[in-house]
Amino acid sequence: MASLGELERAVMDLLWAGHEAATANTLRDLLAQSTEATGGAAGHEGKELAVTTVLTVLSRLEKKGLVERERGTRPHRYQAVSSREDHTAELMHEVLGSAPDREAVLARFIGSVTESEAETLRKLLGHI
Amino acid sequence: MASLGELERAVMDLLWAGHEAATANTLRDLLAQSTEATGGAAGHEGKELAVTTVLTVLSRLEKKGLVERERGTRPHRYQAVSSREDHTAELMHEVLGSAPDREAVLARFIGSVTESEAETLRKLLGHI
DNA sequence: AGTCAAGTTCTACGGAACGTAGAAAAGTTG
DNA sequence: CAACTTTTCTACGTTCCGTAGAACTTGACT
Repeated sequence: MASLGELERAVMDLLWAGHEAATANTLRDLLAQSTEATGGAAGHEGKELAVTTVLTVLSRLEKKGLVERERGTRPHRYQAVSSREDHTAELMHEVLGSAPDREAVLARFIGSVTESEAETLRKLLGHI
Repeated sequence: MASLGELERAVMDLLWAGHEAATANTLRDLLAQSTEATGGAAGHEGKELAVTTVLTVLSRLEKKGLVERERGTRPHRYQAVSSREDHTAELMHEVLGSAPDREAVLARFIGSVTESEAETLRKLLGHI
């Protein structure tokens, strides 16, 4: 139950954008951001979505454990449970986890990483 | 279009099992293996699937680019396009690739790897 | 050559996930 | 209370996947 649809991902992107800032977004915030011409690398933007559409998606994301909703405040506030980086790293572990030969997979994985990333990894591994 | 269903994965497991041996399997081979009491860690085994079911799955896997089929020989022969390890590593790259901050993801990823795997990684990174 | 059995293709149905959203209920504000 | 906003409920269409029957193709055997 890890994969996201296109719209779900778009919404997560919005939430992730404000994750550091501990900015819990209201629905209105999200709609505003999504309509905003952000310079537009996004891809899903451009359409005017119905309010309920976004709410439905938020509910589904909540059920999946990716979004937390503050039900206390009146316009509810939504936020990503974990940062995009944490979530992605977790996903990578999920993918890796299902393999019988983890080390062989890692070997191939490392084989196609950029040099700068390899450097980062060396540094990180040193500290363990 | 990367995710597999339960049966699709089971079939891939069979194909991957013989990938090294360059053994291109016929449908019959696969059915035999799937029914075989392999010691049974599998999970999907036990049911008697219709022949056409497996064929359908093979076709879908072919469309997804995971399986190659030799149409020349009469009982067609099926084989995984890449090894399980390669495929998994590729998946990991796909997951990682979608992140804006790859290095941050890697940092978190490394943070939760077993010590023996960390050791493996150090070795691999040294050789680059 | 004619029949039989195995292999393959086509078509299809039911269930789940997802995009999408209307109708209605609940709550807020003036 | 009336008007507006937010949330909940329900639902429909599409695509993916498990599952498989019907029918066509082809090699084998008599």
